Amino acid sequence: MPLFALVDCNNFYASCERLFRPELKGRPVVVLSNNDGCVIARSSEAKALGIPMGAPAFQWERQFRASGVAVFSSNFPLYGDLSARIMTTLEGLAPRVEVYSIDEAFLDLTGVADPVALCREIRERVLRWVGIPVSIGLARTKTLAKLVNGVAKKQPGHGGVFSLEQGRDTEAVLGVTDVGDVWGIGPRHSKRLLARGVRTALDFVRLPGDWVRREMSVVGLCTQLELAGTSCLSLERAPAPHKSLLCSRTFGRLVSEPAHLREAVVSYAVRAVEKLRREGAEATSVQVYISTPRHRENLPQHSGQATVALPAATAHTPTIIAAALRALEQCFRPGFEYQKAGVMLLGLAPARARQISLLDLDPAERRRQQGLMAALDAVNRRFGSGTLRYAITAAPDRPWHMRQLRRSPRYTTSWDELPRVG
DNA sequence: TCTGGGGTCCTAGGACCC
DNA sequence: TCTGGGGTCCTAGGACCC
Repeated sequence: MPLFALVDCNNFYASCERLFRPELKGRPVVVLSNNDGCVIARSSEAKALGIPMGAPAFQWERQFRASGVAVFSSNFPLYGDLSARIMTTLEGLAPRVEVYSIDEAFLDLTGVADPVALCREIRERVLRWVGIPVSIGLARTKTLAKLVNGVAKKQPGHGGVFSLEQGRDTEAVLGVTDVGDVWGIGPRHSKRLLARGVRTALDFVRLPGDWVRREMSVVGLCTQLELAGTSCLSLERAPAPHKSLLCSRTFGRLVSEPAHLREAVVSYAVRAVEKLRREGAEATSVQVYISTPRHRENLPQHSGQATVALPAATAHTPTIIAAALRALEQCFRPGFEYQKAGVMLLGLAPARARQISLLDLDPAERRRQQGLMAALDAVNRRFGSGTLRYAITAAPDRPWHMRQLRRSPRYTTSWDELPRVG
């Protein structure tokens, strides 16, 4: 019988911010998305104030001030670093670990003699070594482990660990879980299920399988089986290589100048190719999309998207920039105020196993390009990203630049911003 | 009156996740 | 004034081939 644990950090980004500011203990903390747009993480005190996930920050400013909420811009280098420390800690304690997201990991505890005791130890050690509180759910399938992780989190009596295997009544737990809270059942399906009178996870398990298969595809069927205790999802120890890779941003202010739009697209393309090379991969096509604001009906709306195929797989930044600019030209329409742009690299494949193309560069030129990119990456790794950059992206004070007024210091990833003691 | 069958590949759209 | 960013998978339909 398989046994899975899901380790999930509590209010991860908010906990990270609090870690270096002990005076925030007990105070409500929220973390905002890029551009300080909306709330993407809340401490338990902030949740208790009724601040919802995704709340637009500007609508809540007054409440933030009135209730003494500590507000932070997002600081992903900090969160990524703390996440890596947590995952390393888990790997030291559990036999098989799947890093599922920045703040979650599945463990395969099949055959472990006392899994609950191990989970308690894991929880304690992560808290002591890294300082971030986690909750752990234990069950026969990933979907059930995820579900009871919610129980571990919401009911403090369990001390942060809840096991469905300790003679618990599975039906009782499913019966008090909203169908929309099940992992794999999103807002669309949950609305349709509610319309059929399916309110809880238990109602969902009891639906005829062929209906689920027809209406929710094999994905829905897998969720149903997993809730019933049949494991369909296994532990994925090595992350699958990416098939696509995206860099997109909402602009600090609206952009109508084509030249500014080009700068933004180039800078996103540069970042995307950097990620591509870090993965040791190459792309075969480049997609660009641009759009006007979604939430303002009084402005003329336009969103466009275009894909340009590359003659051969590459991770050469200038080649990708040229393709991205061509794609931008294809989807740009003048006379609109744009709010967002993105560059997606598609058809990713490892650089060392590449398809030979008739349109390939001659090998000497290809080596020259690879050498140039390697040198560029080495300099930026050594002296900080952006040390060597493309002139077109470097202009100061552009409307597309991100707003981040409340970023915390990069305590763990920047020498200049280390916390001071004493 | 009557218009094959089967396979592959690509794309767009929809759904989900954190 | 002001609403994030980065992914995956499934399905249906069309193009194309023999």
